Amino acid sequence: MKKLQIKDLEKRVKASADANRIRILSMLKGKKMCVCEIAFVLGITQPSVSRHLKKLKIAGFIASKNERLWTNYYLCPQNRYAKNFIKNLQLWTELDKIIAADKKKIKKADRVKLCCP
Amino acid sequence: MKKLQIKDLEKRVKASADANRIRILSMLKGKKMCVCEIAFVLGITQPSVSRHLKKLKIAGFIASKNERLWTNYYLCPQNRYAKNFIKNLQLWTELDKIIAADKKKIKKADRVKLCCP
DNA sequence: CGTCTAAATAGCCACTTTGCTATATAGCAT
DNA sequence: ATGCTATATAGCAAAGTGGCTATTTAGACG
Repeated sequence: MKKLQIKDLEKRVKASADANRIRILSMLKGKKMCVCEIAFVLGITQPSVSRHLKKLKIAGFIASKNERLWTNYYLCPQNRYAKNFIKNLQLWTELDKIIAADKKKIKKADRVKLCCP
Repeated sequence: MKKLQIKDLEKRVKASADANRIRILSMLKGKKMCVCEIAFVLGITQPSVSRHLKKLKIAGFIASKNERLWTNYYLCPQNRYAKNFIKNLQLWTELDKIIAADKKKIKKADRVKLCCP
């Protein structure tokens, strides 16, 4: 078993220290999503989203599962820091307009329409 | 009153996303400290410590008070994120060797000896 | 097998971060 | 006031980050 080092905690905190990744975690609280849906809501490119997701995955916030054509990402906090962060996220962002707008936009995100327009 | 934006949360998380600043917050859980004592424990220069402290202060984790020659810094969490982070810090770092070593080294840090050797 | 598509990776660039040294500032003390 | 000392700031270099475009990979399916 690997020893917990302060560097690991630092990596986890850093993974959560970005507005786009905070938005991703907030979105995934609602439902699992594929890469192109997340890109659509955030308004950034698919490769950028992939990199954000990779960081969140390595830091133990999320996991993924292939389903048909798509890769679904979902919350899967694997350490105490990630669990705590996700648990409190709503409390910390409850008044935020961008987060609120994201939640609305998610409803318009249809992976089939997004990917095969 | 200023509206809470996701950018504010991002700033707060970023302020806590650095190993040296995590060590500073852990140290300040024990007692208030001046800049030169913190620099001694971390093993970095005084200006670097000053900049770390400024970030923590702006993000609402700490405050400072002048006392004689020295400026004492102490925990003063002014938002929910900072309160939560400080509250859980010990839990997240309880097995860390660097944090443990810092606690020992603090006892050897005497501001008078450090500054007027 | 070969094609098609979502996702991952590579490589580039602009910007930020964090260390440092050198210097400025502010407050105590004589 | 003048000097002294702790802290803050300025400015620099190396490293890291996050956006992009172009390309590769991997899995579904005819």
